[in-house]
Amino acid sequence: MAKTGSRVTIKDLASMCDVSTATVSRVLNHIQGGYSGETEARILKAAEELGYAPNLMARSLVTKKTNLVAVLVPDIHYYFFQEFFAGLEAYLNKFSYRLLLCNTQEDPRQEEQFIRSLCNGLVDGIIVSTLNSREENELLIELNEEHFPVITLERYGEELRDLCSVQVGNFDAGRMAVNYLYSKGHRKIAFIRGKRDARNADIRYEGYLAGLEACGLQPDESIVRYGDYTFEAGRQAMSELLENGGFTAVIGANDLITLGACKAIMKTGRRIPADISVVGIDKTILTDTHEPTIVSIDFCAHQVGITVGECIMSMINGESLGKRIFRQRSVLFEDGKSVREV
Amino acid sequence: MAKTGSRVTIKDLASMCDVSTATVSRVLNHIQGGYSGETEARILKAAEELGYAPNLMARSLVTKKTNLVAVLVPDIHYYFFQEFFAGLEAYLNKFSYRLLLCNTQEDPRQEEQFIRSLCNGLVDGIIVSTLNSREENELLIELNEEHFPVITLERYGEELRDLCSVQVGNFDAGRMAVNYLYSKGHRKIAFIRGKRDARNADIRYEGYLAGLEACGLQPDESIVRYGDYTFEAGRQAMSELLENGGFTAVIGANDLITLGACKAIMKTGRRIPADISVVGIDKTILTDTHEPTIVSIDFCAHQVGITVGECIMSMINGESLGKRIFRQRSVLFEDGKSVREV
DNA sequence: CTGAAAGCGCTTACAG
DNA sequence: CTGAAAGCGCTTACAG
Repeated sequence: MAKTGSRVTIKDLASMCDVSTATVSRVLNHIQGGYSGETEARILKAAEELGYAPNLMARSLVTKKTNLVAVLVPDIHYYFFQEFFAGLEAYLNKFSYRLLLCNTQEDPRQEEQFIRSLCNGLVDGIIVSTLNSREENELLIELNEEHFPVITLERYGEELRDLCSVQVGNFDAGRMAVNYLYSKGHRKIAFIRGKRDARNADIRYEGYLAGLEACGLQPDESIVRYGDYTFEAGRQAMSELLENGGFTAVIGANDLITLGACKAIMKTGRRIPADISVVGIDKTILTDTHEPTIVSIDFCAHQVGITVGECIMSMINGESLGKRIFRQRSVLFEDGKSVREV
Repeated sequence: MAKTGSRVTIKDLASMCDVSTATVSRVLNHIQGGYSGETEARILKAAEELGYAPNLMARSLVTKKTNLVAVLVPDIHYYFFQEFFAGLEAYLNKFSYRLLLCNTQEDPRQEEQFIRSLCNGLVDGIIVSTLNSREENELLIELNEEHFPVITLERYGEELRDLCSVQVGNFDAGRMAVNYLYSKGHRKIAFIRGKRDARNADIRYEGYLAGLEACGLQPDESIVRYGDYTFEAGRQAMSELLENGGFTAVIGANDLITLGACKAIMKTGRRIPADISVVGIDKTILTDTHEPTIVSIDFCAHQVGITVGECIMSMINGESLGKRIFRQRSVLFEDGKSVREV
């Protein structure tokens, strides 16, 4: 029965097998041509019996690799980050990499503290996602210049131009939502925007405006509100919109907002979609489980996680792929099925 | 401007300041009485200027502490684990501990692999939560015997009796749900159970049975179904229950099941709670945002995270607190407000 | 195919 | 108050 614990070291194995620690190391690391078959078998057997497992810290100290990657997110409660994390983790585990998950709580200072405490030999790379608020990027730029593997997710600062960035289809989502509703006959489409400070919220709104223009519709500020990416703000915004009316459909900048909007709509006795049509952005399980089901646009967070995984592994393996932007396409979902090209 | 990167070492600082590395180390670690004020100032200034940051791997190698804790969960999609994780992380961060999050995907073999790869000097402690399916505990027991800090969450194997365990109020939840519905006048209360292999699902059901008995109600197997902890299974189970009727209220073993049940109910045109009352267990944002709002019983996951954090830190600091079971109380929530004693 | 030796970047008795 | 030295558990040229 193999034991765990780090008691038994390479030295024990060496003296037990009457070889040097160098030979043990070679065998354990499968350095080809580094030992005879007989020695190998003997050492492997001893390792098995003693339940030897290498001390990862000691190894890291010389190899300069820890097989650890940190990922900084503003808040794991966002469904997007859960999906993203799952995709990323599955990918990295294939290469024996483990993930450190850090909650920045949308606070630039916490973010900086995390980064400083992690990038001193603890992790091989770092993935820094949006803060959904004012972001400070100097530290990231510095790290990148020092060729420390860093990838940004959903960060849009112009000063980040030399970093490897992964983004979702915010603009497309706004545009697609309008197109979809237009195709259903709607001509007055309200919009509840996301967080005021979040750049990705602005881009979704820009996509909405572009969608209106493409459909030949006039933008109308009286049917646009802010929603803070929360359920409560979405509900509040919708209540205000309903007071004045003047629209037949509404788009929420994320699913929480959208759900809040639905609640406000249904509270007044109106029906979805008979009285008001609703489309969400950043699809979560929430709109699927809702009664009635709500149409929402998927950012494909799981795939984004895989893409980010590929990028960080490439950088860790020494391939410089700076200056590149990877943007995932958005997909509209209706009743659990993806809808092509709207 | 402080640099990051691990280029500059304690050696650089030492030669720059004309002192030994030992002195630098003492200053940086604030070993009291280990240096003069003048030396301290000089070294601190140099460290600041060069942007020195200690190599954590090297430090760990000698201190035998990595300031890392791993937490293994079956699936981060469960809202409970998000809340739990947030509470745990916030607590551990206070002590400069970071968290490694590992998804076992409910697979005992993945779990074992994770544990083996983490407990060889990489992490100072490990938190292993339920698999929601058949669990293998030998490895955990071994670790515990070797005095490696390990805490189980929601694991119920009798063989775990010597480990420190944290549990939620599964039994209470089932009982409270019945009591609440009974107090609202219901006498025929259906129940949709959780995963077949999950022990915590069985306990919730046992609580339900105990609740019935305490209220003087007869258990009736014809209004009990399994729901697998998923939305779809909950919907399916509810559809079946509705065909035969014979109840005026239903309890879902978790919120996803409960939401599925609501969907099935509303699909048939019945109203909640006018026609059928619904209570969920393991409260999530889902029942809050639902229209109508659903009553659900909160396991206080955030507090569980803090409790687990306290336990693991104690163990890491050498306090043995094996054999102890910490059980968090459940709280019933109605319209966003907690309800005392039902 | 194998070993002696140096070294990764720290900390920690020990001696002064 | 300070330094020389050993050591944490590994890996990696280098030499044979």
